[in-house]
Amino acid sequence: MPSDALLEQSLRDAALRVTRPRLAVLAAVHAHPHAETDVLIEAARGAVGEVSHQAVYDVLRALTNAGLVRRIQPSNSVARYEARVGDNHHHVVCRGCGSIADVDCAVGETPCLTATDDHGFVIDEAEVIYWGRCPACTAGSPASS
Amino acid sequence: MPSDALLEQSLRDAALRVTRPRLAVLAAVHAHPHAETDVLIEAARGAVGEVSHQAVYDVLRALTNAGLVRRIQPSNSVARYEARVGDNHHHVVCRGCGSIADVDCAVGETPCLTATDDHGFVIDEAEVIYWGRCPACTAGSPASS
DNA sequence: CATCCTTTCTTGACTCGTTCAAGAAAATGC
DNA sequence: GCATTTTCTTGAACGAGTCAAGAAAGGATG
Repeated sequence: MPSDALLEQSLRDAALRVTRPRLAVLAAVHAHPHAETDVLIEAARGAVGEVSHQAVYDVLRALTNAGLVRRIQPSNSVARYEARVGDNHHHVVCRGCGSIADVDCAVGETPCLTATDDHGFVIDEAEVIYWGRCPACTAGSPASS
Repeated sequence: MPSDALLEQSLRDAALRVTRPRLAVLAAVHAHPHAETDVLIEAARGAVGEVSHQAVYDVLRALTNAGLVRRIQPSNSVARYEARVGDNHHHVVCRGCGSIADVDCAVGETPCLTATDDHGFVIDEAEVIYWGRCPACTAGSPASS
């Protein structure tokens, strides 16, 4: 996980003002890959004291727009965020407990897949979600994390 | 679009009781591919008179569990449903207006893609969403459907 | 370092898709 | 038909996320 100074620099590079909530949220996303918003809120509060949930939502949107974090939202899940950006990797999602793991892109570019018929759409990304069951859920506990 | 008799038969084949709300919702999903729930509610009401929104939610869940319809939910969108099932095709989603079009699977099987490292997950499906802009939004109108 | 302007954060209310719960109604099996 | 089970109606509720207005903080400038 990057140092505070590096996180601060990445904010400046993205032309975003450096604030304690932003550093805390960005660090939280680095520390908790694929975490839901409320986890990030708690993590940010643990780092800087009180932070409003609204501030975290705003920060996450700003970071997402700036490309510093990526928002993912599998069906039947709330929004999740990750700090691994720029390599267009994909995800495996467990149907049992909702846990997520990273999967490297099969090709390595964006888009890494080509649609057979694009219907005139200008495609800039191919997002792949592999659905299945994680080792724990396969072993028999259907709802643990 | 299948006849009423065929829709009824598909319900029976799935061991689901045949009711007017179910026939109406199933027909609505066939008639409105990728429609949101409220569109399906209106369509169902147009077909059979008053139907509670709760009944539609229940029916959609039952149909989804039975495999008669497929639920899709791209990020930043509410749930959508389609009746084309069993061929594991994929979707192009417009970042501008949210419109969705079908894309045939690149390989034709489920899963049609193989993860490079599955982290021990037992994968049964690979869902692909191509993100881009539809012809209308590319042409300049950024928020029309 | 002081000031000003802009962006960001706090507070609190609110929206809306979806779900929960209990009783009424309808579908199937006998 | 009748009983049993499932499904539908009604109405309330939940919760992730958004909206809005004012207070606070960042950072450019002199």
